[in-house]
Amino acid sequence: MPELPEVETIRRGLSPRIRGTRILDVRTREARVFQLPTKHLRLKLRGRSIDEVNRIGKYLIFGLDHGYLVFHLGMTGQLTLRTPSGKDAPRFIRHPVTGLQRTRQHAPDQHTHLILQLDHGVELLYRDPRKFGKIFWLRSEPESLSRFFSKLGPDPFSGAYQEHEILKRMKGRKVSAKALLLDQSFVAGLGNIYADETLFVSRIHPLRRTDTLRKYERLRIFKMIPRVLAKGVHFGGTSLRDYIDSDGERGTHQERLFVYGRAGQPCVQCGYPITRIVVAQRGTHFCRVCQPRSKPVPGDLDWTIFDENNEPYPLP
DNA sequence: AACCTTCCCTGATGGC
DNA sequence: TGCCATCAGGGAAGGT
Repeated sequence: MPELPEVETIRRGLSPRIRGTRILDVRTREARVFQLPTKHLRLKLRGRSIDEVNRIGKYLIFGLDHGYLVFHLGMTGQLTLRTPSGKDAPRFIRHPVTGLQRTRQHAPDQHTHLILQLDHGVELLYRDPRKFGKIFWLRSEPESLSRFFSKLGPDPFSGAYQEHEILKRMKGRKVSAKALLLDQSFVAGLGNIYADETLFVSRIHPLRRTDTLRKYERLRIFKMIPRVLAKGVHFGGTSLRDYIDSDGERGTHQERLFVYGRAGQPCVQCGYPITRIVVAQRGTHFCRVCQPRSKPVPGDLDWTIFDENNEPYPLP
């Protein structure tokens, strides 16, 4: 599922290849995917130039010469580039062992809901089998963007991500730490995978109530969120099932996960088997030893989040 | 206001 | 082999 690191990887792949191009033609498929009538969208987009490709949380934002085109990829949304003269992969295949989906561009299929034909001969394809994703169009006025994102918390890589602000946002919350991290109005960009990873490196049990967290624990969450996400970006995102980048390539972060999807496997830190429970209707993975429920683990913990040279992964 | 539950949707998987 | 139930989950909407 595309969370912040996956969307950022897509953004980085798209930006140099579509910035400055013009949209020649627009084709749409399933109307439910769009937040406005497809006929209107086609009229809004045709002839527009793509000036910039930005991201806030899990949202991808194309800044056009008139208006904004905004994508939320939901769970299975994919944005890929295709050169019509190039060679397409025969179909979407998930390799039974490696999980490899494809390594080449693909032709549009029944799940491809938007095709933008760009003026340099490249097509941008939006594909979403489960249709949990959404595509929005916003007017050019700056306040249309701020209104659209008004309920969203700060992006961990933006200037709005400040210690004082984040710690304040935790005050008075009675939800579990896991539910807090999944709440996009608290911080934008974490999903189920990176929430579990953040709690692991912060040494906090997912069921701990936010209002029982010590100051040093809240501070650890604040510091670990950007690091966990930076690690995901560094490895091109996590490809467990459907996620692919703009070139159709899988990320490699799934090979480096500490807890997510590792139920029964040994903890990378202590060797005790990872536990899976359900919290806030989400599969939740943690280590009973490293993330104890009743006894907070004190200290400023920096372990396990460094690369092979013992350096933190660079922030975008 | 804060929190919780339900729903949307398709493909993969496992039991029989 | 086919059929059916179950599971995965981001976020909106509705309920408490």
